[in-house]
Amino acid sequence: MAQDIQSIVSKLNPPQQDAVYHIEGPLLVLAGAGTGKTRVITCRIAWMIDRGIAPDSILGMTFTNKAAREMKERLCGMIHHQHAEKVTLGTFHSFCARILRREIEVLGFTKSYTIADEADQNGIVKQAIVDLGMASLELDTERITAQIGSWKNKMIEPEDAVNLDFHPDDRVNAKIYSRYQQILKNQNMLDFDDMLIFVHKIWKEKPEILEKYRETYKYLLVDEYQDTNTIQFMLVKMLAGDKMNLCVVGDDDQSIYGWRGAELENILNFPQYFPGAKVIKLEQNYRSTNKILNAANSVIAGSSSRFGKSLWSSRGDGENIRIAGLSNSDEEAAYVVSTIERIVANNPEFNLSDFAVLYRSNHLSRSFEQAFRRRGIRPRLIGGQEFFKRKEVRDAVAYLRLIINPRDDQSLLRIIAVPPRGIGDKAIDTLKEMGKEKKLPLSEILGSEDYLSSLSAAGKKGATELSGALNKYIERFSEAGELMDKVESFLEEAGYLHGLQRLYKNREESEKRRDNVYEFINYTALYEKSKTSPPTLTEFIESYSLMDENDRTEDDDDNDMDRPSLSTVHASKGLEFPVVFLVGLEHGIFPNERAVLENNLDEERRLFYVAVTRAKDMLFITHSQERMRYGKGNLQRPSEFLALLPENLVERSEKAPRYSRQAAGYMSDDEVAEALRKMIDSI
DNA sequence: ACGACCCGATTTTTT
DNA sequence: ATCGGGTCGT
Repeated sequence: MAQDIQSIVSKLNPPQQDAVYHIEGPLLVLAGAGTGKTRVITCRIAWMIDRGIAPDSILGMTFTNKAAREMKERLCGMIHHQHAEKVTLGTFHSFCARILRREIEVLGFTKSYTIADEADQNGIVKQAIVDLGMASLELDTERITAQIGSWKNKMIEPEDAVNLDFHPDDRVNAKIYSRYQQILKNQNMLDFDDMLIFVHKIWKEKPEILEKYRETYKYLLVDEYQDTNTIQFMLVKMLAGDKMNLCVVGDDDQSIYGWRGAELENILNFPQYFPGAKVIKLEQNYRSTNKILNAANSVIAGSSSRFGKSLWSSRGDGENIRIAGLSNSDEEAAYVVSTIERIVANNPEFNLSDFAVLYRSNHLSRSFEQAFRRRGIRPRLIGGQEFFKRKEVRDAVAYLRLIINPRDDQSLLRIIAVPPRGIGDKAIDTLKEMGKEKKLPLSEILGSEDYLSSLSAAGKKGATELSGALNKYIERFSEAGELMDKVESFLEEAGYLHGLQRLYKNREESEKRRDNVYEFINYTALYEKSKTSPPTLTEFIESYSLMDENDRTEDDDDNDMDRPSLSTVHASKGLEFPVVFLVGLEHGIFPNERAVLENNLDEERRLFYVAVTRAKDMLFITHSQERMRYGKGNLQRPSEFLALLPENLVERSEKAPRYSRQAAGYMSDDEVAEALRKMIDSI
C-alpha cells in the first residue's frame, strides 16, 4: 500500500506534489480549470493517512453531494475502504446537520426540526407580512426572501438589520425578517442559512462544544473555496483555530456564485486571513487543447482582482473555435444536433456522450431538447427544473415532514387542500385564527373539537381523517425502518394517493404524477437499503432536503446510456466534454440582462470562462438573430463576449457577423458595462 | 367549497 | 409559453 501511494504521488507534477506534501499549516491551492484538482485533493488525503494521520480526524467540505461522493469514490480507489469510510466528506450543510442533530437543543429547537425550502421561505415571509398587518400586495415576497437571505449570508441578525436602516425599504424588510425568524422558531424549522448560522452560534456561545469538534477534526479541507460565503468562512476559521491545519482549494477565476453570497475576498485574502499560508498555483491543464486554453486565458485576462494564472497544456494546438450565427432558435438547435450527428458519423471514436450543450439559463434548453428528440436522441438534462416532477413529490414530502415535525405549519398549509377535502379558504382562515389564539401548532388544532365543530360535514370528515392518519403514523414512524411500506400506506390513508387521480385533469397527466410519487416512494426503499442500520423517517427527510435536483433524479435506469448532455453553465462546473456547444451567446442572454443592469459583468465573464474551459477538443459557439422571449419573438444581437476571443483562434460560419475589434480593445469592465448599457437602451 | 377561466409576471444561476 | 394567483359561477 505504502509504495502505491508513493508511486501515485510521484506521477504528479511538481506543484501538485508540493500540495500533497504540505500537511501542517494553512495552504491555498489555486487550481485552474482542468489542472487535476480532485486528484490532488484525494492524493493528499491518501498521503496523510499513509503517514499515520487518523482518517477520522480529516474533514473535507464540498458544495455538492456529488463532489463529496466522487471524492470518496476516488479515495476508495487509493486506500483501504475502511480508512476511506472514516474520512468525513460532505457538504457544509450536511456537516452542519450532523452537528445540529446533536447540539441544536441548546438553541431551543428540538431534534425533529425540519428544513424550510424556498417555497416555505416565501410562505413564511407572507405570513410575517400578514402578522405585522402590512399590505401584502405592495410587497414582493420573493425579493424580501432574497434580502433576508443576503443578510443571513453576511451574518446580519434581525436586530442588526433593524438598526442598519440606511434604505427606507430595509426597515420594513428588517421587521419582516425579525418576524420571519420567530415564525421559523415557533414551527421548529430552519432555513438553509440557519443551519450554518446556528452552528456558528453554538460554537461561539459554547466554546467547550467548539473545542470538542476541534479535537475531532484536526485537518480541514475545503473544496471550491472561491464559493464560500461569510458564514462558511467563519465556520472554517473557527474550526481551524490556531493550528490552522487548513487546506483550501479553489479558483478565483471560476467564482460564479456571488449572487448567492459567495465572497471572492475569502480566497483573494486567504494569505492575510491565515498568516503564513503557503500558496500553490496549478496551471498545467490536462484537459484542453492550447487553442481552447488560449481563448480561455484571454477571456479572463482582463478580469480585475484575481491572483492571475495562465493555463497551458502539452496537448498541442487543436482545432479553432467555431462561431455560428443562426437565424432563430430552432435553426440554432437544428445546427447543433446535425453537427453532432455529422461528427459522430465521420468519427467512430466519438460517442454521443462526448457532447454537451451549455447555456446561460435553463429556459434555453427547450429547443435543444426538442431537436434531439426529433432525431430520436434522448439528451441527459443536468440540473434541469423538471417542474413536472416536482410539485406532487413535494406535496408527498410535505405530508412526511408533518409526521416528523407536527409543528411545521407550512407543510400542513401546503397539503391541507391537496387534494380538496372539504376544507376551503374560510376553514383555513379559521384554522390559522385558532392557531394564533391558542398558540398551538395547526396540526393540533386540526383534530380539536373546537375546530371540527366549526366545519361543514365534508370538512369535518376530511379533517378527522387527515388528523387521524397523522397521529396514527406519528406513532408508527417512531420506529425506524420499513420506510417504504409505511410511507405508502400513510399517503394512502391520508387521502393523498387516492386524491391524485382527481387532482389532475387528464388521465395521462394524472398517471405521470402518480408514477412520480411512486418513484419517490420506491426511493425511500433504495435509501433504506443503502443504510447499514434501519433509518428513521427523520433521517430520510433530512437527507432528502439536503439533496439537489440532480441527486434526486440521477441513478435512473439508463444512466450509463450514450446520451449528450444539456446543462446550464453553472451546473457544468467541474465537468468536461470532448465537444462543447455553447449556445445563446447573445447579449441580454449571455451576459444576462440582469447582470448587465446590476453591473455584475465580472462574474458574468468568469461564467463565460467556465463555459469555455469545459471543452477538451472542440468548442462551438452559437447565437441566434431571433429568439422567443416571453412568448414573443425578439431580435437578438451577438454577445459582446465574443469579442474577448482572439480573432486568430476563431472560425466563423457565413452568417456570423464579425465583431469590431476596436469595441473589443482592452475592454475594461466599465467600458464593457457602458457599451452594453447603450446597446440595451437603444433597443 | 371548488373548479373553470382570466390575468399578469416571468427567465439567471442553487446548497 | 407557462405558472401562480385572483375572480367568478356553480
